[in-house]
Amino acid sequence: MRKRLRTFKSHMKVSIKDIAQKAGVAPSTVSRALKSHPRISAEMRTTIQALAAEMGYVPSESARHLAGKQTKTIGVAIPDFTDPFYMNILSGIEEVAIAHQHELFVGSFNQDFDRDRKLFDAFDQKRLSGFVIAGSLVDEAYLERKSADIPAVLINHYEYPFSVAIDQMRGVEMAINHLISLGHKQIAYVSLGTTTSSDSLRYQGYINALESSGFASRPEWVVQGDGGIHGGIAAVNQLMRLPNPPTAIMCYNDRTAIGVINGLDQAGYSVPVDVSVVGFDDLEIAAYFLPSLTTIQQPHFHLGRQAAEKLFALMHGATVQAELLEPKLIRRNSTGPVQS
Amino acid sequence: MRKRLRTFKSHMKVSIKDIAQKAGVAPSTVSRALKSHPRISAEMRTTIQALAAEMGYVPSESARHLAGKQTKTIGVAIPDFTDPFYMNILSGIEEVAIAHQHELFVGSFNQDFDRDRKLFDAFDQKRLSGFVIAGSLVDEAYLERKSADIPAVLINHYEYPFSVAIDQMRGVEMAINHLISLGHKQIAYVSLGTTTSSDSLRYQGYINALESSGFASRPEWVVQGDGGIHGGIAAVNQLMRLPNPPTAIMCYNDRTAIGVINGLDQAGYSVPVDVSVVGFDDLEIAAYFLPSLTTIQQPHFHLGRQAAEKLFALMHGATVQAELLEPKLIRRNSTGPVQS
DNA sequence: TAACACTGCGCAAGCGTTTGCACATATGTG
DNA sequence: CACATATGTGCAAACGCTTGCGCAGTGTTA
Repeated sequence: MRKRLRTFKSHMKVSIKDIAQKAGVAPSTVSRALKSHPRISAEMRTTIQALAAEMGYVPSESARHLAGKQTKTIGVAIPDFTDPFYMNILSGIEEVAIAHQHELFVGSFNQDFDRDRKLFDAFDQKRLSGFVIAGSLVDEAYLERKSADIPAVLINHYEYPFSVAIDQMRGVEMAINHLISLGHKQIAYVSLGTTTSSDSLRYQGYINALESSGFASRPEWVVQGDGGIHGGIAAVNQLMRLPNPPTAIMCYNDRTAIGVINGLDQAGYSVPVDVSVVGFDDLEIAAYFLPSLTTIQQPHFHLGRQAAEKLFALMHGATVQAELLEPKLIRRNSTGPVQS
Repeated sequence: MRKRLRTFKSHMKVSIKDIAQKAGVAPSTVSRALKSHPRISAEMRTTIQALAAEMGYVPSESARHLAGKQTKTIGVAIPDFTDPFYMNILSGIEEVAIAHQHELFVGSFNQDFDRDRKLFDAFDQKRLSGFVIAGSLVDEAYLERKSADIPAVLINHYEYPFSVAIDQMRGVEMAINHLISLGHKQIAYVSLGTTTSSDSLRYQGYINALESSGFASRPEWVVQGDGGIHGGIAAVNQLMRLPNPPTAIMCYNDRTAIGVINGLDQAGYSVPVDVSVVGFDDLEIAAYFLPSLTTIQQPHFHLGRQAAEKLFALMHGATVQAELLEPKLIRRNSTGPVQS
């Protein structure tokens, strides 16, 4: 299983000139022959193309770009490579990028300011043809980017033009109403923990729905998670220690919901008979967790695709507008009628 | 929430020459001032840098690269953006890439030959400084790439030099032995479905462990999955319809295992009392699924990090060798003693 | 005070392409 | 047969940057 060790001395790439020389023609002819320019004779074309293949010619994108061509790659920034939600988005973006013959340059952001800035600098320096930025935490680094003239679309962000997002507030309202219709009155919310527009929108939805049904939220019923499983576990421990614990828990997202259910399980509560829990996102696992998760569906692939489509429209000079997608309540087995 | 519509006409970028002209100096001076060349006076440096900032100068990577610099970005190919396993790897890779001041160019492959080829072409044309390829299905497109002189390291692939992988065969052996020690004799295997080295290695481990304990596998006990949840469900349905169904099921990976457990659940079997199931990967969800998954741990972050570290070592001219990491059995609640 | 080493900057070539233009030859028109 | 039009190819500039070298001017050393 041990292999020979090569050393990689990048021995001179073959360029268009090399081909030209070997073929006894001008570089410009080679350039045109390779892209099947109409004013090149058929035989010249085939000769050159064969020669190029034989010599292992690989065009230099840098040179091509310098000479005036587009980069044909779009930059994507997502908060976390580890979050399935963003991965689905990424996948959707890639799909349409490929359809448009573009490639992806990807980076994660929202780590710290310097890192984020570097990412956007890289975007700029590479002269990418467009960006899509996912995640609601669009910070200074983004705003400070130099390339304000490059098309960009944001996902799930509302305060800038050209975003595609789902109506998160509405989503949570739907979830809470569902809970209320099941008889729940003591409903908790476990948040993302960091203040982003996503989080405040969802929180707002929670408050709205409660109030418009004449119920109230108590301050001790809204606790912080971290967007992940651990946060959910920690949050639910806090919640269930309360003198008047909730009978239902709305979670910032599916991952927290899974954490919450785990916490509940460890504490001896059963879902949904003792307490109902609802998530947000509708990750793949939501349908297959046991119990399966009631959740708000974000059409993630669709989000990614839409964002990318919009981006290409922008790049082609079209004018597009922000789009708000309708969320959808998916009822499954993590919610049930309140026990009396 | 509706925003003004800008149109993006990329109005002339400012170049080093523009700065030079405005400052009344030569372009070369600007170039050096910007990178704080020692032979530039302090005042010139600050003047130029201020001017550049003011004019919104963004260096062109293409030009810089053409003029002889490195690309400072590495290419990563993963089979599927949607598979959590690869996401963790990606995250690990990004971590060390950032530490080395590099960025990531990412694409997914193993879709179809043409697409894969395009991805590798893009890698080549961008003159990336190195690649890391994850996934055991390294196809023709990779082998045909022109850039055989560019450092590359593979993850979980064994037939090429410079790979970092875990000993998958050994991993499955550990899992099977664990099952045997619990008294199981009728152990099934649900595979990936497509023939990759990962799949055959794991299958081999299954066979080996069984044989060396004096048990046998029956052909009808090895069925195909698809590496995902659906495949697991389908597979287990097949399995449990057998006249002599298995009492334990080894799965290609955690996602299949989750599918298998769902299928079992739907069919009225309980895990682990009726049948034990073990996964492979140790995804985050494995610890929090209910029941939590017994599985073989692949140190994913570590895999990604190691691969990237190796790559940078190669890029710096070091000679490295393939590395085989030791897997680890994580016992949790999806396995239990066989019922008599 | 002559020989020398710095210091600070400009010149110009070069990186690998693309592309407008010019030029020669071949083909068509009246 | 003289002209206009195609056709096939080459020339050279340009894209934005880096860098080796040259050349003044200003110390420093013996």
